[in-house]
Amino acid sequence: MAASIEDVAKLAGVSIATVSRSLRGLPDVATTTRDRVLAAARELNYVASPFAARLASGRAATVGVVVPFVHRWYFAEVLGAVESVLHQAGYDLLLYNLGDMEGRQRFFEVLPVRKRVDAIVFASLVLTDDEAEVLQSLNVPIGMVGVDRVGVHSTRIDDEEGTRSAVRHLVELGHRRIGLIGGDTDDPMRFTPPHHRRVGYLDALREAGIEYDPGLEILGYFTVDGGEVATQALLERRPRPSGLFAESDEMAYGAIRAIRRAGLRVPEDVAVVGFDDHASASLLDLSTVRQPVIEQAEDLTTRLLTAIEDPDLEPYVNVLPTELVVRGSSDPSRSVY
Amino acid sequence: MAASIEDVAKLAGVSIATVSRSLRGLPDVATTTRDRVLAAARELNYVASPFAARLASGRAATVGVVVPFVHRWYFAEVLGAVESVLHQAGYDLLLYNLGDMEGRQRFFEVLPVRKRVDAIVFASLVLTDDEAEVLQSLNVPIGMVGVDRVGVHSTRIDDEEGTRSAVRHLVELGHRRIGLIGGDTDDPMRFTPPHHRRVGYLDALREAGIEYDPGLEILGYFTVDGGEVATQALLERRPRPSGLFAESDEMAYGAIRAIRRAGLRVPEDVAVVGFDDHASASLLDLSTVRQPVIEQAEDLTTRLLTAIEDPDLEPYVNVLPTELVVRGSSDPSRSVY
DNA sequence: ATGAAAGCGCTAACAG
DNA sequence: CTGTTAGCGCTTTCAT
Repeated sequence: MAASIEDVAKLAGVSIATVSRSLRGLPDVATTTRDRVLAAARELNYVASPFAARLASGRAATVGVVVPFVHRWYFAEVLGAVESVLHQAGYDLLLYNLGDMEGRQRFFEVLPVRKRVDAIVFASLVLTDDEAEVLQSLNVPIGMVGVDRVGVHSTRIDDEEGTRSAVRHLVELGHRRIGLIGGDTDDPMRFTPPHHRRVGYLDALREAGIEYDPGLEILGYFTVDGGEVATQALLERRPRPSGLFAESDEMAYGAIRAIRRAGLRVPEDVAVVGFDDHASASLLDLSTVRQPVIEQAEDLTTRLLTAIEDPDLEPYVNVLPTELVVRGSSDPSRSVY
Repeated sequence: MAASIEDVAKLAGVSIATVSRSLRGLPDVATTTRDRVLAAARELNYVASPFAARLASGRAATVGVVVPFVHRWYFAEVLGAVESVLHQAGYDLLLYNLGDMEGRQRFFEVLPVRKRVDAIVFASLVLTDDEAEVLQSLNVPIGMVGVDRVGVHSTRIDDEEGTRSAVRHLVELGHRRIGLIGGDTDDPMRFTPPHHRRVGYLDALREAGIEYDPGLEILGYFTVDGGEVATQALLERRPRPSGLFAESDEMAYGAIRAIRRAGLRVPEDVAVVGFDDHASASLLDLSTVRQPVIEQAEDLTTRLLTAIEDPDLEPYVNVLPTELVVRGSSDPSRSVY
């Protein structure tokens, strides 16, 4: 059986209270006593039982992390960054992968985080009012990366500005017929990037004095296949768009495939720009808007940890910058193939 | 403050023991009593404090999941599948992302899972004897997906056979000069697929009566760039290889890029086959060997959970089948572009 | 600076 | 079938 605090106390010749104090680095312990305790603990290979400690202290020393899909690039990146910050700070990380709407519903019904976390991080999830209300009842600080909401801590990017930079880039390359391949603005998971990125697109067109043509805008699934299907339709338009902005890199991949399958070239016939700087964007030589995913996650998590210590810390939004990355899918002079 | 078991007991007019029994579905509770308790619990929105329950019962109801890198496709898939099985079974999931050698070392030194998990899942990590020994001292069942080791539960694929099917495919297409783009067989994280896949490659050549040419084998990093660099070197060989087997899809992506950058065509000049059926393999029209990642993870996790209940369950290895997926990178007749 | 003792909120005998 | 009670292994006053 593993050693308990009593074993350590006996071996060190002190009370369990002193052991507790010594091991946690609390003041009011004589240095020599502390050393003796530490030695005893090491000898017995002792660690405090987290459950006992949490029961007694009321601190869970644990943060719940909720993602829609672990296997998607963005969320996996967020998860990695959050994990790193949490463990470095001595917190445990309980993972919740919603998976689908059913899983999401179950999460908010069952509320498996109850009585077991000091805070919760949501990765790019827009909560309904009902969901938010349920969470408030937990009385722990809530953090969101990628989106914001009043009353919760959040770190995100400026999707509108990022999109404007992408569309401006196409304009500068001389394009006037610029299509938008967008995500469903009212999908069940309620991702907001589609909404903001669409606004940025419209904005940039206006800025360039280009009239908005509804025929050049197609909404669909935020996936490779979704991008491909949307693009097939867009390529039917006359005059054909010469530039395409896709709201995600994955949709942009689908767009490229559709363009090539139509016997056209990227970027000579149709230039494509995506969003995210997904890991494989450079692979596919895709121009895109890079967003600092890891920095967002780290920033939010760090702030959330301080909010645990100081519940009075007012929630606020931190906005991090994006960066346009020009590659061969938009700029012929950069094409690598 | 959240309700405690005592609040429920009072409201239901029973003892806390009866509340505990009712809520956990234990026998020996009158149906009417149970109903009354359940009603009271619901009314108070009560859930048992996991820490108190764990301290009292000795069961952590938690499984630790250790991955080298959450953000890599394979591990993210594993994580998602493990999460699903665990939560369905009422277990919590504590995530540990090693990140690098330093993180790995810290994990085995600190052993943050001590006293907090009932079992541990390792995703495709080959333990050193020292690491394994340390883990044994935890006295909890250990499971590994993707690799096996005596004394632990595991589910994996047959990397050798998978590779043989890939190389056989190239042989059937008429290729005789088949290169191998492999992973470092002694990298610090000690992944074993490189070793097994290399054996399968040599095996398939022998089987086809093709003499092994060391000049057609290059080992490097298990990444896109690693595959690209390796392939550049391979393309210098004369006569040039006409077929390439890459030990991972990512390396295969790099290979394709190198081939195209050299002004050659895939598959007409050089055919390429990868391994994994990574999410973007179909995107890049890459022929590959599909391995059932999710099934491996689910199978292992399920078994591990039964091992928690029944510590006498003998560990064994379960091997799941792979499947060759032929696409345009090897078979010109299937090319989609 | 240290120790005694009262919980923290449950589970698990044991009794009845 | 139900209640009593003794822990589980800590943290945290409160004394000294």
